[in-house]
Amino acid sequence: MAEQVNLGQLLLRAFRWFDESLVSALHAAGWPEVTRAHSLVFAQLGPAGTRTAEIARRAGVSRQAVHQTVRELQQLGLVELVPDPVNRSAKLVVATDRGRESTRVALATLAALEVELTHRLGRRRVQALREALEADWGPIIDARA
Amino acid sequence: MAEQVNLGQLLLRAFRWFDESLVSALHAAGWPEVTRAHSLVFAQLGPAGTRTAEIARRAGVSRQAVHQTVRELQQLGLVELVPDPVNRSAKLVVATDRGRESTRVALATLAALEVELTHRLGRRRVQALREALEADWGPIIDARA
DNA sequence: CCAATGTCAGCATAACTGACATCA
DNA sequence: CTGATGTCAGTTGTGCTGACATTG
Repeated sequence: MAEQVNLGQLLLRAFRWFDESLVSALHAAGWPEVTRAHSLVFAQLGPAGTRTAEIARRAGVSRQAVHQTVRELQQLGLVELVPDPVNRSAKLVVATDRGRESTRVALATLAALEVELTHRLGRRRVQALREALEADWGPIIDARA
Repeated sequence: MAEQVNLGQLLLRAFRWFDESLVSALHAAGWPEVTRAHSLVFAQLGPAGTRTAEIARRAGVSRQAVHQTVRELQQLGLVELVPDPVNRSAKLVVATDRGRESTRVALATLAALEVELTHRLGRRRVQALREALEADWGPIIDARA
């Protein structure tokens, strides 16, 4: 019996390792209000701004969920909503200076975490991990089909 | 620039692939009430029963969170609570016959998902993924230290 | 008329902290 | 007395669906 722990559980454990380390580091760096959901939005933000619906599609969550998170980020002064010049019914979510600064800290932290993980696991394993995760896993297996 | 997507996001995406496929398959197999949290409890259940507090430690969540999930599973008839023979203040969570059957289906589904993933990504990548995830990542990096 | 977008409201899930009684 | 356990209560974070107005 080679398999005692399933891959899903292993993936969840690994995600939590990253997520908790990131939040801990951001809090220590003076960004106490940043949460997990916020980073999902920032990760999809283009330099010229991105629509709520587009963020939702890329992040794989509903328009409404993104809307709520964006509203929080707006109240924190991390993003602004500007009218889309090509479509009056749409708005673009753009990062403020503070928002860009928090993103910079988050990205630096994530890079540092990957370096630390490389120290712990070895370069070969981390590269193999990234390579497997970046591959195209294809659609969710939907048993209703 | 080799890094555009951070490892944390990749891990979350991979976890969701497994989780959503599993829930979809269980629903299709006639287990509509099974949720993500339930599998966290079952994954920690020993054959002779396990205490709530022990499940919580192994799953990395609070005693209270496990307590609530166990209560739901009890109402669904998937687990029972029996007094711990060696400690009158403790109880053991044990799976019922129905609980064991649902676990069997879940494990078979997870194995099938891993096989399907191997078809899509190749044996080498999936083995490397499992190997990296099974390694000891060490403690969360706590910036408050 | 139809599709996309943003928004409001209500709800479900899954975690948390605090508090307390029981028992080894 | 201390520590571990189970439990009750309240709260928070994050997502969902439904419904609706506006715009293209």
